[in-house]
Amino acid sequence: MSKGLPKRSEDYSLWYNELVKRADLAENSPVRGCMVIKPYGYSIWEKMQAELDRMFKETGHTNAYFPLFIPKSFLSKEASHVEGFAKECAVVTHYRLKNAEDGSGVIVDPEAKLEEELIVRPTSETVIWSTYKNWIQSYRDLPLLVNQWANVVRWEMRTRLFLRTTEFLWQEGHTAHATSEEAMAETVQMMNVYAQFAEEFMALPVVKGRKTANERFAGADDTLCIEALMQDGKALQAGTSHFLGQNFAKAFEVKFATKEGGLEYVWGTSWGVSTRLMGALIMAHSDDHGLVLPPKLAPFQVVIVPIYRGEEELALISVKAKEIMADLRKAGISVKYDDRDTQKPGWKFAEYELKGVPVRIALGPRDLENKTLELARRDTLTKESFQWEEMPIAEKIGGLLDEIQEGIYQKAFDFRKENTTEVNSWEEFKQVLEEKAGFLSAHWDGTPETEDKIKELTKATIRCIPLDQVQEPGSCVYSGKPSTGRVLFAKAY
RNA sequence: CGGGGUGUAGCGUAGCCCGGUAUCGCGCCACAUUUGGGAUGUGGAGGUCGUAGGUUCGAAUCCUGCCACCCCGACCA
Repeated sequence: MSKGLPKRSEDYSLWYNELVKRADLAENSPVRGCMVIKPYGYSIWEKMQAELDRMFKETGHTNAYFPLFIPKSFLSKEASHVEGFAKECAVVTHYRLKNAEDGSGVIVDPEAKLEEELIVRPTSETVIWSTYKNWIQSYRDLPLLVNQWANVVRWEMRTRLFLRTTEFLWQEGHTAHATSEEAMAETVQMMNVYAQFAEEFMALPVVKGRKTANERFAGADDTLCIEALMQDGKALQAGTSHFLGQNFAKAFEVKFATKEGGLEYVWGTSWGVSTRLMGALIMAHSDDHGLVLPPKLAPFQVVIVPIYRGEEELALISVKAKEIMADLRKAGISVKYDDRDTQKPGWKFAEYELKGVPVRIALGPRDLENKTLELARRDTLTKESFQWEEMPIAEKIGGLLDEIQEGIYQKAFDFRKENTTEVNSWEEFKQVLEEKAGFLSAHWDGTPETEDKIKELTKATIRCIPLDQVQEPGSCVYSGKPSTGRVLFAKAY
């Protein structure tokens, strides 16, 4: 039991905040709405980045980097884009400070006002498409498949560590294509990459779907997404992939010469996932003892805690521990040996539970004598005694890590299944949302008006129209008008 | 941005109403004994009381501005 970690059942929100801080993932910074990602948290993000980056490259993308600042005039070139972002932009107006005359420190130098203000990027479509104009002349220049790892700023009213911060880290892919079909195929492909990453590495089951017009990205013709369900029954948008049509090509005059000698606007996509995935990872699996990490993303997968009395005993145990470490590392398993003499074993056990280390090995004099190890699983909190001779240690641990990865995925999957409810009447809709939450699968008449009304009345939004939606006749849960299939509603982060 | 609340040592807090030496626990440092589920004892260090002003002989305490955080709303790809 971790000392004082709030329980999920009592205050989910507080539990989340405390967990993020106590597990050394991140903390609030002196800057409003901005967080410091601590080394332990950042190394999880680095693992995510590494896998995603590999997947992007496997699908033919290359990385590039565009400026942090965007001239104000760029943003307004795509009408719905600027409308969506204008209210949350940080703006640079001056380029110099000077000493205050009263000696009170530095002030903004009024002489140094910028001719044109610069926006700190909330996303990079505009600056990238203005660049693409120069890069694309012919169908031979297409497709253009670029990704950028960057930080962006969105001036949100209320922030929460990882889930919504003023500045956040993300990747944004921006591609240009000769045909609508090809751009749409790219949009679908990247949504699938995100889904695969979420399920395979984060052990997070996701629903692939399409956003309604209301929820669509500002400047997109179509937005695909992956949606995940958190333990408190709220949905979290984990990644989006946008079909931009020719909107940005038209706004920035990006045309290409076709094979047939014509001149046409380019088709675009953009897609992104952010440090919000960290929030999803934390909330999806963790418990009242602390973090539960999927082995594939844990900064280290195994920790060895020696149990000893005195230097001599530690020396003996260390010999065996180092042998185990070498075996594990050879098998590609990351391991930390915590032989600090400053904390007792019980303290370390609790600490690594809080930090979500998937497997813990305790090794003491008793084990040396009996040729055993104590293996503890973080996900189930169960312990077993393992005989050295039973099988090679790396094989045993490797199997355990696979089981844990699979186990926490299955647990999250079962949770989602249990918390996805088909509802068929307005009364039922309200009751289930109130008492059970989770995803509500319901018929919808397809109009933004109904969607808005439901949001206003219940705070639930349409998370997505699932791609595997079954075509079935029905009547809208709110308006009673005809519908052709169910969509997923939920309260969302 | 509107309503409510909170800021006191690294963390959690008492004191504030009724102005006068800043409280306690955890953590930290030293030493000793300890080490198979968050050790014990003894000694010690650590404070611009969020911040800037004001009132006062004197402000953690009263007043004002500002900042940050939490809750509710609005906002939120």
